[in-house]
This record gives sequence, structure tokens and C-alpha cells, in this order.
Amino acid sequence: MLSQSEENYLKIIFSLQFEENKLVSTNDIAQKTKTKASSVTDMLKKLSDKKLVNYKKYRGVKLTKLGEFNAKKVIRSHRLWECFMVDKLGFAWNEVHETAEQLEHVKSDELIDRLDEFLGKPKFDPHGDPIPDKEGNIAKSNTFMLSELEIGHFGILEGLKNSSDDFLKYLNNKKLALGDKIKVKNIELFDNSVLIKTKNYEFTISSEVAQNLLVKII
Amino acid sequence: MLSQSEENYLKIIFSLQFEENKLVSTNDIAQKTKTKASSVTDMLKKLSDKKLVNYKKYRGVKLTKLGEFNAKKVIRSHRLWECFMVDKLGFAWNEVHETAEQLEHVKSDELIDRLDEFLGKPKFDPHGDPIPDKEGNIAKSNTFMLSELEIGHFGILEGLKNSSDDFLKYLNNKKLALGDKIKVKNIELFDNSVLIKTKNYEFTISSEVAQNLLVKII
DNA sequence: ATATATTTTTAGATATATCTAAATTTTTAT
DNA sequence: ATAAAAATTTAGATATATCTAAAAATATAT
Ligand SMILES: [Mn+2]
Ligand SMILES: [Mn+2]
Ligand SMILES: [Mn+2]
Ligand SMILES: [Mn+2]
Repeated sequence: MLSQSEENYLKIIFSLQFEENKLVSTNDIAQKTKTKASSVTDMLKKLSDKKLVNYKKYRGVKLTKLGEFNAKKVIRSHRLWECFMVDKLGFAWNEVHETAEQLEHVKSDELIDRLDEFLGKPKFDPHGDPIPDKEGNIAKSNTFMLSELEIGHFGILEGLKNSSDDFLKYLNNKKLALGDKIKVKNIELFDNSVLIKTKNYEFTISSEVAQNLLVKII
Repeated sequence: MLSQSEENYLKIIFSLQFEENKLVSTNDIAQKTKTKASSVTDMLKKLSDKKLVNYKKYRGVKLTKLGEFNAKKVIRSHRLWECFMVDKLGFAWNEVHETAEQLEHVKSDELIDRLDEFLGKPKFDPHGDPIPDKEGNIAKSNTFMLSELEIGHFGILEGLKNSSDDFLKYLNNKKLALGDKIKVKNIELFDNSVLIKTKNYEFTISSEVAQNLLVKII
């Protein structure tokens, strides 16, 4: 049985090993877990003993099949609980992450599978992130950063590259939600800021914002 | 912020101090928490430092107002999660306790209050135990042990004095559920076993079973 | 190629929650 | 009122997860 701490490390290593295509470094893990490098080293030894990661001293780690499966189980649980809180309990999408960080560690496969069923087997969480199925399969979506669209083109907002509270609140203020149709009306050459048009509003977003909005091109 | 372990001790002290009307003993707590008396002593010191219990060395403990309020918060959470699992996810009443032991420790008052709302503010959990409200008020039910009824009298099954898996499975086998109307048809003088009649069945239960069935007299 | 900087690991502490064994206090029985 | 029994606490360990500071390995820059 994995501890909460072990599960958190697996989840973080999982996300880091997809960002870059090399072994995940001790420092990167320390930064994400908000711990020190020395603590990470200790944990990597433990995860390695449990056959959850392949760890090469000074070189970095990657998840084994077993580690990856367990990481995906935790991610599945986290995202399903977020769906529950938003869809059934009426929380806003920026209010659910911290609580899901706790709920994700409840150990009961049956609970998660029934929750999945109860929610109608959703494929994406409230932030547009895909929910792994029971076997660990993840739907991969075919989205682009809004910053990649050309002037005059349209996209449907389907996900976020960053789901921080600050960004979610920014989107709330701008009345931007998943599913919204967005038109690129202009791109400023100087700073790559983007003038967009949504159902009711027209406004400019920074290049950074545009890079964090994932859209399906239509 | 209370640890899971601290919360479990509070819950157990709460239930023990209602069973008997004296200070709760170290050994009784040790038995319920499945730890050793020495571990309990350590924890009692900690809870005392946090003003959650009044602890007199060698004499026993009782909860302070603060301790009692926190105990009731955990019990509320536990029982609401049990309602959720049974009413919304379709679990049987004997399948939810262990998972609720984990869920009860998730720290979010907002989550519990919204869950309460979502479930329709239930007053009792799937085992007939009362659910404290947000302020810590507990509906006290006016029930009797089935063993107290006289021959020929009727009762509605409203609760259980014991909710162990074994007992719940026994009741499943006998097709006895909360809300059932039960008639006492005979009481055996020799062993106080009780012949009862439910909607469709007539059978004998032991004195011990009769003492663990809580009924409203009609 | 070597010195310097950066990263990672090791060594040794701290905090929580548990244990066993020994000491102490309280209770019970004669 | 004492002695024996039972309950409780203390002392000292162990396991997990973290930390700081020092040592070791790797990467970078001249
Ligand atoms: Mn999240
Ligand atoms: Mn977590
Ligand atoms: Mn329960
Ligand atoms: Mn618990």
C-alpha cells in the first residue's frame, strides 16, 4: 500500500516525465513537491525499492510500468473528485483542486469506479484535463495553443496548460469557460498579444494567456 | 489543524464518554483504537496540550467543548460520506464503513456542508446513527432495544447498537432492513430468544441480536 | 583540461505515531 | 492495612517524512 507522500511523488514524476523526454531530475521533483532535494533522494530510494521507479544515482528517474499505473490511478481519482465537486456540488472550477489533493488518496478502487459511473464516465475534468480510465488509458486530445492560431481563425476552448488559481480567476473575470468559441481578431506584432472575440465580449489577452489556452480548431 | 490520528482519538473518546458516565480510561481507548496503552498516554498528553481534552494522570479523560465539537465534525463527515456511498453510489450498508474512515478526515468544511445539502440534509446514516448538524446538534432518537418489547407488540427498526460487518451481514441474510415493521410473536423463557415476524418472514433471533436492534414502538 | 559552479547524495537532526519493557500508581482482595 | 493484581505512565526504540549542512559527483566555462 502506498503512502500519500509516495502517491504524490508518483503523480509529479508522471507529469514531469511527459514535459521533457529525459530522466526526471531530483531538483525538478523537489521544486514541484515543495521539498528539498535531499528529501527527494530519500524518497527515490524508497520508490526504487518498491519497483515504482528506475532510479540511477545522480542521473534521474523514470516511472516503471507499475509506477506509471499507480500514478494514473491517483490522477484518475483526483480528476473524478473534481468533476464531482463541480458537477454535483456546485463548486467553481477554481475551488476544487486543494480538496481533490486530499480526496485522491482515499484507497478504494470500488469507490472510484462507482464514482466514475455515477458521474457518467466523464472523459475530462473541469479544467479540460483528460481522466484516465480504469485500465489507465488516457484520451489524448488534439488541441493547439490559442497563440498558434492565425488572424480570422476560430477555436473552441477545450483545456488549459496551467490551472493555477490565479489563471482560473482571471478566466472567471473574463467570462471565459471551457466550450466557448473564440475568434482571433488580431495579433499585435510588438508583443504577440491577441485580440479575441467571444460570444459577447471582445478584448485583448497577453501572449502568455494565449499560450495557456488550449483550443480545438474549427 | 488536527491529524487523522488525533481525530480518531477524539471520535473514540466521544463515543466512550457517552457509554459510561465517568472519565474515559486509557485502556478503553487503547482497545478501541487498537493501539497500546502507552501510545494512548502519549496522545492524551498531546490532546491535552491542544485543549481538546481534560486529562488527569492515572484518572482518565473527557473531551472539552472544543474536543467535543471537533469529534462531532468528524462523526458528521463520516456519516454523510456513508449516506453518499449508499444513497448515490449504490453500496450496501455493510460496505461503506472502512472507506468512510478515510473520507472523514478530508479537511474542507465547505465540502461537507455542500455534500450535506446534496444529500438532502439527512438526519440518519445508513445504519440509523444520527448525523450531527453543522453546529454539532444531534437528533436524539427515542428507540428501545427489541429485547425490551413484550409479546404481541410491534416496532419499526430504526437503528443498530452494533454496526459490525458480521452483524450487518447477518441482517442482510435475514432480509432485515431499517424501516421494517417487526412483531414480537414469542419470547423463549429459557434463553430470551425472540420469535419475530417481519413483512414476509417469521424466524427466531437470539437475545443478543434482539438487544442490538433499536426499534421505535408503535 | 582544469577550475568553478551546479546538482545530487550523505550524514545527522527533528517531529509524529507507534511499540516493548520497566517503573509507578491505583484498585482489589484478604 | 497490606499484599497482590491491574491499570497507567515513563523510558527507550523503530518507522516515516521531512530538514540543514557537508561531501561527492556532474556539468559548465574559460
Ligand atoms: Mn486539480
Ligand atoms: Mn496529493
Ligand atoms: Mn461507519
Ligand atoms: Mn478515522
